[in-house]
Amino acid sequence: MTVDEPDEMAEQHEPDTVARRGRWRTGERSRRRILDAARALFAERGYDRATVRRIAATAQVDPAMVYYFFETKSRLFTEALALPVNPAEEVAAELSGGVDGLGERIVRHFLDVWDRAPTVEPMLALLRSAPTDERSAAMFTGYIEQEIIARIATVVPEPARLRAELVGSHLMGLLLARHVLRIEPLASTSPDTVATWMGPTLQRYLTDPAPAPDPTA
Amino acid sequence: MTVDEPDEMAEQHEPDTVARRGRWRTGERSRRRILDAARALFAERGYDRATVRRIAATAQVDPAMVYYFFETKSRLFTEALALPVNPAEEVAAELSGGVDGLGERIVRHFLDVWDRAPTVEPMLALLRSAPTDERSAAMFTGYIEQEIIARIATVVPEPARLRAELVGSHLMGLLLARHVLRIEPLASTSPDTVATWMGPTLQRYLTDPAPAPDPTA
DNA sequence: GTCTATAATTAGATAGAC
DNA sequence: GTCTATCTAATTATAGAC
Repeated sequence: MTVDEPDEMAEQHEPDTVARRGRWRTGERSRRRILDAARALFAERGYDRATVRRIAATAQVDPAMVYYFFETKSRLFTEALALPVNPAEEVAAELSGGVDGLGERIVRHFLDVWDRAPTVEPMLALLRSAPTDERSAAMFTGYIEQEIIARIATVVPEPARLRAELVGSHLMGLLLARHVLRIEPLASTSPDTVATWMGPTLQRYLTDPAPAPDPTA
Repeated sequence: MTVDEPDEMAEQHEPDTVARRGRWRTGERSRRRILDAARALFAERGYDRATVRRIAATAQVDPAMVYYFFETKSRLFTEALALPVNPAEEVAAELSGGVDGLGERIVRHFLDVWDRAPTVEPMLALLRSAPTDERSAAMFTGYIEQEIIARIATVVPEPARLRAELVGSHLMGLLLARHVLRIEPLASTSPDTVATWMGPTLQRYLTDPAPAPDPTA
């Protein structure tokens, strides 16, 4: 009963009597189980503390299998982090709606994405690993910078990148507070409510005139 | 020349000729060096990746000394995290100035504190360790919640805690972007400029009327 | 107090049988 | 494809000499 129990996310297949062609090549199932386990554990413990051994145990496969399929922990990390949705494309879609109301659309989009576990986990893994792992930091900042910040910066006034990064920093803080530290009541506040609070703020960062240098200083 | 070079943060003392009473008990110096090194390395690499060996090397003492003084890595962590300033008191001081302009005062305060290395390091250590270390998470959220959020919540309108946490989440995001991920240009933008951008946002969270439930939804 | 030596544990990775 | 066995390296931690 090690690997023969039905995989809960497999669609209906023939009973496992004969190994007819068309059934999964046997390795496929283990490979997927490993990826699922890796995603969960990287998200839960960060890159360093998510050990290959534990990932293998969670996936109910032998540790050696992990290396057989992915060669190295680092590559497993990379593959596991292949996001199930492409934030860049989705952000691009939001941007195509114009800058009017863009702030609120962006908050709503991320709140929605984060509420689907399979999409928030890779982000959490990156966020948790970035501070202590060079690869993760590069991966995280590189991705956020190039695919998200840079795109937003193309549709807002100067200082465009600063505006986009103020938005980004607030969103990262929100992710941290809601999904990592789970600070209440913020963590349990409905996406709608959060969006109505934060939307105008982000909008202000995106489109309001740059503030004059502080006259009181 | 292992431990006899002058400690750069010691005040002027007598030349180290005789061991007169009144000089440091010899262990004090090593103990302090270890704590300084621990603070720096926990902040730089997080709890897991800051190894006792490396802390000892940085402190120019033998690894065994660390265990002699602190018994366990965990206790060293706890002691090292004793914050050099008390954020709670300082936030209280800001709050005593009334809610008018409070948003900008708070940003300026934190930007100022974070620019002094000895005060930002423990915060970074907590921030980096929190996601993967139960102790750190409890330490971090517990402190932030009780000492900062709760105090702010006492002087703003309902929903007071939500308002305070929106402010807090943005500040955490700023800390992450500026000091951990070092996203440019935000990381290099002057505190003045950041304060003029963020101040009105935080002020809005603190004192503006609660937004109506989104009518477009 | 400080250090050497080392035990005990754990992690990433590989070789080779089946 | 899958597993057993094992290697190497790093790390926490301890015992005991000086």
